[in-house]
This record gives sequence, structure tokens and C-alpha cells, in this order.
Amino acid sequence: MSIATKKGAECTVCPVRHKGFCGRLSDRVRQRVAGIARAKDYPVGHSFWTHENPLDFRGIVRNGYLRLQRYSMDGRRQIVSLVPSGEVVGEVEETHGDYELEAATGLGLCRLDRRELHRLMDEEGELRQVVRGQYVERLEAIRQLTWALCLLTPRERFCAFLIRATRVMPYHLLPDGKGVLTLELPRADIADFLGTSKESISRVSHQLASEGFIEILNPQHFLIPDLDALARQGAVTTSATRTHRALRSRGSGDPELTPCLTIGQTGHGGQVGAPMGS
Amino acid sequence: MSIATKKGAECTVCPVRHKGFCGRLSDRVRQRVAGIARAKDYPVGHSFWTHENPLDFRGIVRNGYLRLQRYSMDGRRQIVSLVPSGEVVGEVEETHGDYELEAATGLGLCRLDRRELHRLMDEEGELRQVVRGQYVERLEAIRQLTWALCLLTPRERFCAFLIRATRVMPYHLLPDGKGVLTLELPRADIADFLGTSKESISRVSHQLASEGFIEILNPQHFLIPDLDALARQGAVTTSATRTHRALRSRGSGDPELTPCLTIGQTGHGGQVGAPMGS
DNA sequence: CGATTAATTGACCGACTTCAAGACATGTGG
DNA sequence: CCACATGTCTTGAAGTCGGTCAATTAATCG
Repeated sequence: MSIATKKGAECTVCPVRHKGFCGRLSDRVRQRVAGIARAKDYPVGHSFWTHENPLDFRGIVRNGYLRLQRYSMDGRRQIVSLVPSGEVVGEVEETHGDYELEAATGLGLCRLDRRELHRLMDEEGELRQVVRGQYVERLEAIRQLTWALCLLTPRERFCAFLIRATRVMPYHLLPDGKGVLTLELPRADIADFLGTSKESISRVSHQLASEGFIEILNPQHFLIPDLDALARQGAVTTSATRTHRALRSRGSGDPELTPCLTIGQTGHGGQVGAPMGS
Repeated sequence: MSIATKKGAECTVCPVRHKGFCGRLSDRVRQRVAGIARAKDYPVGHSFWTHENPLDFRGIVRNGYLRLQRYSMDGRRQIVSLVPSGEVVGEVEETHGDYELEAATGLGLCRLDRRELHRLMDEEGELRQVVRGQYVERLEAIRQLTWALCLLTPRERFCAFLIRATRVMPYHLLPDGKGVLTLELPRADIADFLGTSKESISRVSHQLASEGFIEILNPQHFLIPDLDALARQGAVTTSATRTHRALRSRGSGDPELTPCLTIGQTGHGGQVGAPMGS
């Protein structure tokens, strides 16, 4: 609600100073970008555009999440993209369809004038490269989402989501190697992102809890005893319910674990379940 | 199979001379691009890269289709992207995951050296803009796919696919306003693209045929009596089986028809079912 | 502390996948 | 020209996963 308007030069205190988009810029270029930036806050649910009002500016997410979503004729929603802090919004979101861009949580943004940014991009090859990286990552994220939506069960998708969340959402590592994840998004958003229902999310959570993969401290806080074990639930179908066709010969690729869902920046190499606490 | 190697300067006879990527370049820039291009043909099923052999060149599809796909642990496949003629391949397909890029049909390609292309892009702002357009379109295509996969039924998805196919695949308009569509992709590819099974594709086709929306001349050729009627099947749920929630208030947007699936270049404005034969 | 929203739980059921078998088309060799 | 083989497409039957609906319970906020 509060409209803080400070010159972008105050990157020094910015939480995403070394993350995502900004983190990949050299000091010189980042300062040039900062010169055209203005910080601004938005409340939950703030709508940035609908199909009749396209976004006329670019922004860097300082905190919170944006959701890019679209509805079906009968009112169901699909979130096609979740933009976490550190990412650029607007440049990559340019689209022709009937999408909405909303603040999924309270949101802090560094606004950039579209034209000024493009002028900077014309001048700075480095900036172009980093922006191009945003395209590549966003493409990768939605490709993974598409893959997961079609080939994974709701349970697997949710596990994959949790794994990814440990990189994007607050994840407090405890001294014993366990971790506490804060789910900053409501069940409805998670469900609509994973192409399932909030009832299923709830059921799967409690199923995972009963199996010891997570512990539900409260609806927003999950304790994860073993991240790797959880990760395996997200990529591998262990249950015998699914008939195993002959595995296609796929070279000598890792049969162990494959990358799953990406929210925001892709992992280094894409391997899910990289040891965060080991 | 035949390895035709001619200098790119022979754009004059190229089928995509005025389509997609090349069609959007000015003569001057296109000639520069042609200078670094070499035409080459590939057989069906040719694999361009797997995750251990990333693609080291760029290409413009002269004819045929490429498919970008990924498998699940139990061998099921999802095609996340179909690249039709006129589009650039490689630049946008750069990805971190375990994807495969294959020729879905016999394929004609204009190969471009990656480094030379990037050098050209550094020099020519126009080229950068057009390449950026490829990113935007590819993103839009997969967003629509994601949306459709989650919110549309297999039947609706297939209808949407057919509508889109009339723009990408051979579609012969008959004097009476009907049209004959040639499906250049096998059922299996269509199914794995639409996140369904080839059995469902078959069933839906014959269901549509029995309802008069299409006429199956043979498995590869569908006669479409009324494109608009078919389009409505792809975006609107007419059946009463689906409970209609209160439609979210979405401004005064067109309640009639919304864009569906995109294969390749997005339509002008995105409106599906634009009158091709009326 | 009441009111409103979010999350959970249970029961039902239907659409779609899966499995299996048959039809059709296409090509090869005798 | 026919027999056979191969692959694609079609059709049928059965089972189930997960969505939808409805009713509680829990959490949040003024």
C-alpha cells in the first residue's frame, strides 16, 4: 500500500542486489539501470494488466511474487508463470493472449521505463545478454512446467514444487540438516500453477506427512527432514501402480534423478535436489 | 536424405522466403543472413541433439517440422514445442534440461553458424528485434499449450490443434468454402504434443466426424466443412457435463471465442477461427 | 471475540488412459 | 499380381486417478 519512491541508486540495501537479473550485471551496467529505476510497492492482488491494458513498463521484482494467468471459459484458472524476486517482469511477459498479470503476494518492484530500458539495451551488449538470459530461463521454466503437467502425477508435481520452493522461498536450515520451508503462496495459487485442485494439494501434503517426507507445522510451514528423499518423490514414480513400459534407451543418462519444476532462475545444471544441507 | 548444399543466396526459390523469420527481415539484412546460410536436408527422425550433444548451430526451417521433446521416467513422451517451417531453431531452443530435438518429418534446413549469426546480431539491431520476436512467439506458443493442457479437454485441444494446423500445414480451400487439411504429423506426435493418447485422438476425430465437424477422407486428410464451427469446439465447452461456475468478471472481453493453440507464428491478434473461407 | 476466508476431509463419479486385439495401408520380394 | 510383413490407425472393454461437490474445521483479521 505504501508507495515508496526512492531513486534506484539505493541498490545497496536491495534484497535482490546480488540475485537474479541484477546479480548478473556488471557494476557499471547495473548502475546505469539503477539510474532509470524507481522502487514502488503494490498490494496483494494488484492487477498489472489485463488483455485490454498491456503493461507499459518493465520491472525488477524486489520481493514477492507475480503470477501470469489465464482463465478458461468456465472460469478455471491456469497460472502459466510465477515470477519470484530477482526476475525481470514485462519484457518477457509481452504476449498476445488474454492473460492477466497480478501480484500473488505483496510486491516490491523496481520500475523501469520501457523505452529507456530498450535504449540502454541498444547501447549495452551485456544488458542484452542478461535480458536474453531471462527469455531462456522463462522458456525453460515453462517447458518444465508443461512436461510436469503432462507426465507427472499431482503428487510428483507438488514434490517437485516443494523442492524448487526451497530455493525461491524462505528456507531455514536447522542444525540437524532438516529445513523449514515457508510457503509464501496460498494453496489455490499452487494448485492452479500445478494444474490440479487445492483439495489434491491438501491431500497430497497430508499423505506426504503421513509418510514422513514432510511435517506440517502449520499450513504455511513445512518441515523437510530429508530434501533428497522428497526430491525423489518428485521425479521418480516408485509406486507399482503405474505400469512400467520398457524404458526408452536414452543413452547412459542419469537414471537417478531428473530436473523437475523451475520457478524463476534455473538451477546450476538443473539437477534437482542438490545437497543444500549435506 | 539428399544433401543439397547450395549457397543461401538462392533465397529466391525458397518456400519460406516471405514467411516467418525471413519474411520479417528487410532485404538487406536477409541477404546478410543468407550469406552465412547453407541449405541441408535431414531424414525423418534425425536427432539434432540429446542432452549430451547440444545443438551447435542455428537453422531456419525450410520445410517439415522439428519437435522438442522430453520423456518421463516411465518412458512417456511430451512434445513441448513443434517448430514449423519459417521458424528459427536453435537460438530459442537453448535449454538446460534433458530434451531431445528431432525431425518430426523430413526436414529442410538453412544452417547458420552460431557465432556468425551472433556477430550479425551484434551489428544489426533489426536482426536482434526479429530474433527477439522468435522468443516472444515461442513463449506465447508454449503458454497457450500449457493453458490448453490444463483447462481444455482432449477434444477441445484437438480441435484447437486442427484450427492452428490450417495455418501451418497444407490447407486447400475448395470453391464451396470447405477446406482439406493435410495432417503432416502422425497421431503419436499429435497425441504427445496435446498431452493425450493416440487412441483418444482417434476417438475424438471420429466423434467429430460423426457430428459433422470434419470428414475423414483418410487418416492424413480431413475435410473441414465449417472452420468456425470447428473453432468453437476448440475454445468453448458446449456440453452440459461441465458445471459452469460463475464466470469471473473479466471486463467486457469477447465471450465468444478465445485464442487456443499456437504452432509457430501467432495469429494476427490471436483470434482463432478468423474467416479463412468466408 | 465474532466474522470471513483458507484449509481440510469425505464421498462420489466420470472422463480418459491403458491394455489388447483387429483393421487398414503400404511396401517388398517372389 | 499376390502373399507376407511392418507400421499406423482404429475399436472395444475395463479400471482408476483425480476432480467436483459439500460439509467441517482451522486460521486470520478487524
